[in-house]
Amino acid sequence: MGRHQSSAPKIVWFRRDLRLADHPALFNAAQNHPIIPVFIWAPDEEGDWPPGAASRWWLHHALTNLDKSLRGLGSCLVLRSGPTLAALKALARESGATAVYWNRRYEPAVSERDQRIEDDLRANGIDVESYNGSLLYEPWTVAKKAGGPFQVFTPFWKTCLAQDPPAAPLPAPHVLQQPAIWPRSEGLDSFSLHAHMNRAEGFCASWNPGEKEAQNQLKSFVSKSLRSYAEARDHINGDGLSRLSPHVHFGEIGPRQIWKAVEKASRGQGYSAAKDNPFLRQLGWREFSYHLLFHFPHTPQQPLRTRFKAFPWESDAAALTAWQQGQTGIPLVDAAMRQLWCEGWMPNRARMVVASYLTKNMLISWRDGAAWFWDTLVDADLANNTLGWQWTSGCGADAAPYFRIFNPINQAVKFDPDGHYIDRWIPALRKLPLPWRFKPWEAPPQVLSEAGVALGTTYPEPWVDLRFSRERALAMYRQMRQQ
DNA sequence: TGAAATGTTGGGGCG
DNA sequence: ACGCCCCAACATTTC
Repeated sequence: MGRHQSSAPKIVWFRRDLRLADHPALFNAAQNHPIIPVFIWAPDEEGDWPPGAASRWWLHHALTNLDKSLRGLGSCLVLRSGPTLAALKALARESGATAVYWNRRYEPAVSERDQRIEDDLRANGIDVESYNGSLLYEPWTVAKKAGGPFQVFTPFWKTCLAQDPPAAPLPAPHVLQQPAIWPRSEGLDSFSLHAHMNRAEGFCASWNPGEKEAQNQLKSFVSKSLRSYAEARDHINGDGLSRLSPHVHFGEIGPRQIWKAVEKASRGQGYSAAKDNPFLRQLGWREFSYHLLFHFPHTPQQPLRTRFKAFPWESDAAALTAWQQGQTGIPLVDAAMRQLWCEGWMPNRARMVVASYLTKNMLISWRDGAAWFWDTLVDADLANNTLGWQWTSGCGADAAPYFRIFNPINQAVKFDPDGHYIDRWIPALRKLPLPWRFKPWEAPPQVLSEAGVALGTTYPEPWVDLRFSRERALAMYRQMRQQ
């Protein structure tokens, strides 16, 4: 196996796969060929969903990191701005590359664009190869027996698990051959991913983007928390969660690597790792969300259940702002929304609670919630975000029934029993003793004053009465159902 | 991957 | 000892 220094280089186009290990496009392109790793910043090619502010912050650091790792292998990351097709053609022209390799993406606007790029490159004599780097089961490989895509999670996941298990992850290349001519790279700062980002302090304290940290996170989660995940995953203030979501979104770690790590750790634990593992089941929900987004490409803007198209959502800008800023007067909701602002993340349990509050208690459209999450979450992911919001508001596949409305007080009692989560994010309520910290508006006046709480001043009154708004939502949803 | 209303049961206090 | 009431603790039903 000699090194064919004379052979033409191949372009490896990095997208949502900012890693070196288990990267099929990189692995295959680098077999006996010089490669040119490339990232192209073209946010306006992502339809209605260019990366939000939190995502851009992450991306900035992820790209810095990927470049560093590539340099460790004698290569580097070439950065360019879009339009993507023009950039790829220019890179090929400048470097003499004869092929472009990438791992597939599945968002409707992006996969259409990718198809156009592929057709055009081929027509211009440039070879294109694409691979599956991001999913365990690509959307077109799973279907109901009678044909057609799944719309219910459990049979979907069952069908996936009945297939051959995912392939073993690929190793990272040990060394990368350099091309004879390196195309010039733009500076990362020219993308302005950081511009106007005023939350960087909290983000830096919470996250370390990059492949290495993703691996560390996975290892430590598997060794410390995997065993207790089934219970811990609902404990809103615990440290039993994997916090892998942004790493997975940007492809700093792939699902095959996670699968393998979980399987290895569960071996000899007395149950079949994949089928019954609650953590892999969460990965299954991610697979399901990509399945749905692929087969129902309109769902980021339109409810899957058409009945919901005419639902009369409130357009109450002040209520939406209160929710966004963590000023609803409901401690659990406000704590979660403040964590979201500060860290760009919140636990899944908290996401369900705040989403239920927005769409059912406030009757504000799931699309307004999805848009806010899109801009503020470091793990904002079109498939997961769409499924999550449609699921909670009841208009999606396998959705929560319309009458399932979370009571944020009960949720706090169950999943933050010590009130530590509320403590952490709402300092104004710290001195309020326990049952009242979940529902300060019911606390006796003397208890409030002793705790230094002045409702309406140091902490808001509830935006809506929980019981009233619950009944209102039930009535409206029921009415829609009958029409 | 609910919550609240309603129904049932069983133990203890009490006349 | 017995019936009655109260009420927690569950279970079931309904939205």
